[in-house]
Amino acid sequence: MKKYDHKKIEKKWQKEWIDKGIYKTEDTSKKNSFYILDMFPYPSGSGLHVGHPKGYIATDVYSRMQRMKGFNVLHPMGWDAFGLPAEQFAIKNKVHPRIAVEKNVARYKEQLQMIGLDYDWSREVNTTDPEYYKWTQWTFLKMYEKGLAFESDEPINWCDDCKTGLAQEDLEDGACERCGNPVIKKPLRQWVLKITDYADRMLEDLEDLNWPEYIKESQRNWIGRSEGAEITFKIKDSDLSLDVFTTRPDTLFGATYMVVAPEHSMLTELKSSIENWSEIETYAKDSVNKTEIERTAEGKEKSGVQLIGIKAINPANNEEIPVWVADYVLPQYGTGAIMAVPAHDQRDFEFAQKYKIPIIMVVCTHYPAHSCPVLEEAYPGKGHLVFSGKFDGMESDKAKDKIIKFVNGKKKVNYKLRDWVFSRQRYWGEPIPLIHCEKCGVVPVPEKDLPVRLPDVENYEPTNTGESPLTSIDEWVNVSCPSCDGPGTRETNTMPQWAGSNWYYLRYIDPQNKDALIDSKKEKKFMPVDVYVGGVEHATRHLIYARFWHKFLYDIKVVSDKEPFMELHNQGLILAEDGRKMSKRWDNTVSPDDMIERFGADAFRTYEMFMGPFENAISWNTDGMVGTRRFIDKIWKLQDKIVEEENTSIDAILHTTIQKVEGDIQSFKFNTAISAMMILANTLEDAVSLSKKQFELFLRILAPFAPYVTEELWHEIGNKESIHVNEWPSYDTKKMKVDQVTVVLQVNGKVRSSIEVTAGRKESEIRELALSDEVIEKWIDGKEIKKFIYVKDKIVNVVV
RNA sequence: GCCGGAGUGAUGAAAUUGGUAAACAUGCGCGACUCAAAAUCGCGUGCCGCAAGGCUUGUGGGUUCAAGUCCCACCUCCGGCACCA
Repeated sequence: MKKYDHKKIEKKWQKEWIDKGIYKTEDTSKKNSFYILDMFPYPSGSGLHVGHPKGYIATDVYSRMQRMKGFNVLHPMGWDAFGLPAEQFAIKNKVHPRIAVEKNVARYKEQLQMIGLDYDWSREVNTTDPEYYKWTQWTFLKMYEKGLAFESDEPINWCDDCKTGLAQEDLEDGACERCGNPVIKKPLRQWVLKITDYADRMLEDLEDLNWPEYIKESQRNWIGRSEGAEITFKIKDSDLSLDVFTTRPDTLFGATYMVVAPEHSMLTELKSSIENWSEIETYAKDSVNKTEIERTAEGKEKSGVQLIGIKAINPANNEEIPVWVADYVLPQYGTGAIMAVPAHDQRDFEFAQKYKIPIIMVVCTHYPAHSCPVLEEAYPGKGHLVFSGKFDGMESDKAKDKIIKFVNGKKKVNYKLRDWVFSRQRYWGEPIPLIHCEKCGVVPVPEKDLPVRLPDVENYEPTNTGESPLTSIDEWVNVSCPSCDGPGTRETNTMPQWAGSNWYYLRYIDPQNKDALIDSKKEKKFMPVDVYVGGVEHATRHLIYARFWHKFLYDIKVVSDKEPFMELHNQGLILAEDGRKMSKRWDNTVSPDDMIERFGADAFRTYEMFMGPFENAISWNTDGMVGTRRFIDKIWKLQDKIVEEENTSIDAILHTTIQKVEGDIQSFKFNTAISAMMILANTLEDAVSLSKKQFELFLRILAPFAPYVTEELWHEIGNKESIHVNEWPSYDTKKMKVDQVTVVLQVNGKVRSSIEVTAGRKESEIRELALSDEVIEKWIDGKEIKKFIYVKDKIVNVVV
């Protein structure tokens, strides 16, 4: 037996696999295709730590099994290299982002190859490649054509550190998700995508996806659909009126005041009629200048100012009610104004208590109500209407539609989801392919002129002027208008980090296509993605955006499925040994290079899959690598046990393990698949011998996890072709049958003894054996047997 | 507050339809080999107890011959949403 030298073996097979192209995906294969995808990384400067490849190893194991099962497997990899992380790295290290990306990509690729991942590198994509982002720009133009991309001057979230506008999805608790800086509202010209047009479809189609429930639930929360009505209140002595959105039109009779957001246009429109204008103006300005965090701080007491001289008319009962401005009403949701029903909404209740506004209960749990109770808090539930004119006594749910009709309101659905702010005032992103012309307005760059290339610049640092650094490159900015040939200027905002990742999974299928985003025959062959694996942090970011983008491509008939990703798995984080997140900052990162050098890639891969359930966050433990390395060594030594004749005594466990490993891989239970193979290895170690055929069965189910050592052994015992293109073994249920079983004997539910019997014995025989067992005899001695329970080949319970 | 998920040895964890709780692995202890160490191999390792035996899956109750698994109540932790009208 040769010595197991992992370094030598790994080097040899890496080269051989590439030379022979065994992982190449065929465009024209007659086999069924299987598409398994990793969320592609942005190549950071620090390289991979051991946490990064966990998901990649999982898809690798899965894809290798599928290939052996005869599928034409597509398992690609690429780089999401535009965006702030890459740009900030570049600024910090004083290199051009393009150079930094090139360098980092090379490093990442090298590390991934060491691990032995079976990517088809001929399909590699990079979002910063002009041939790639040409089609990102193309899709944007299609959206623009359909009216889904529009220009807006609404105040948006602005990060003063990153010096760019942000989308709702880029925030975390009111702060910039990247740098943690609290965001402020800033009026800014920007490009916005109408993702809200797709809200309902994104909600509905979630049903058909085989995704973890918590991800679907996150998306439902994020989209935040709520059904209600829009109701108009007239302003007394004025032509103006105030529209509000409410989910509780049944409580309309209890609306005792109204509130508008500080940003509401009504304020300036009523300026001359408001007696305390200066006070109102000060309040509104103060709130607008607050950060999102200050404004929504938890437990903050509500504040507001009444618009003196202004009254609104409640359309239900024609009562005059006051109008207030208060920052607890959000400008961007509904109409930016509410009818306040303090008896049935806790926020309104608190506000009304503070400012001594009447609280009228209009929904009661008991009807008829003899008196209106003094409320301690708002009652948000259902009941029967009271103090509601002709609707008295009606069930609140049933009253909703009737009251909407009564006041000429209209049913309306609102979403928490905001339209997608799609422009960034930064350099390192896809240029938005539009031209501004004095005469023609906004003119799309003609398709034949795509891509609009990102120009090289001297200084790519952000400007903080609300414009991108591209603005200062005159020779790039100034162009002639494609429509009138007059003077025009390019749009200088760039696309957000997420733009390129919206559709990269399509490009892998047809990476070299110069004439179309994707060839539709190839699209139909591979899409949708069968299994998608990535981090949970993308639940309401990438996974929302990509579904939206895909649905748009479906609408314009570029793709043929409504959804891009059928099955989704999230890998749990690998934490550092100290329990914290692995980070350069804490100096607690572990490099896969070191682990592979010391223990070998096979032991490394096996350990990452063995650590625990795939979706769990687990601390790294280098000691644990010893265990999987011992396992690999054990496998290596088994080659010495090979003899001519079959050892039928190991057939049962061998075939049971084949079945288990296959099922476990399919359900992403890699840890138990490995433990089953460890049990098999331990058994074979103790067995007297095994045949070459039997050893090959084992090698083939282990091959997806440990591709190097299995390949080496496969050849060592005389095979010529790669094990990785060999057939996945099928298990033989006949051979899985065992003839000796252990039947556990319980008395009153407590285990007292056990007997070894041949499988499939009759209950009467077992009863006789059990009751004559020495230990059992002692426990039932002299007692009456009330019940005798026998579960076949498993357990006996004697109740006395 | 609403919604989703989870609580099992020293540690990561396992437990098809309710049927031997702790498989597998690490760690630890003892032993073999060795001048010694590493590596390797063997034995042991939930808790209490000398033993017989008893106890044990967050807590309390229930159903059942039998509960980590089913039902009810509660506690704790993780995640999502959140002045969203």
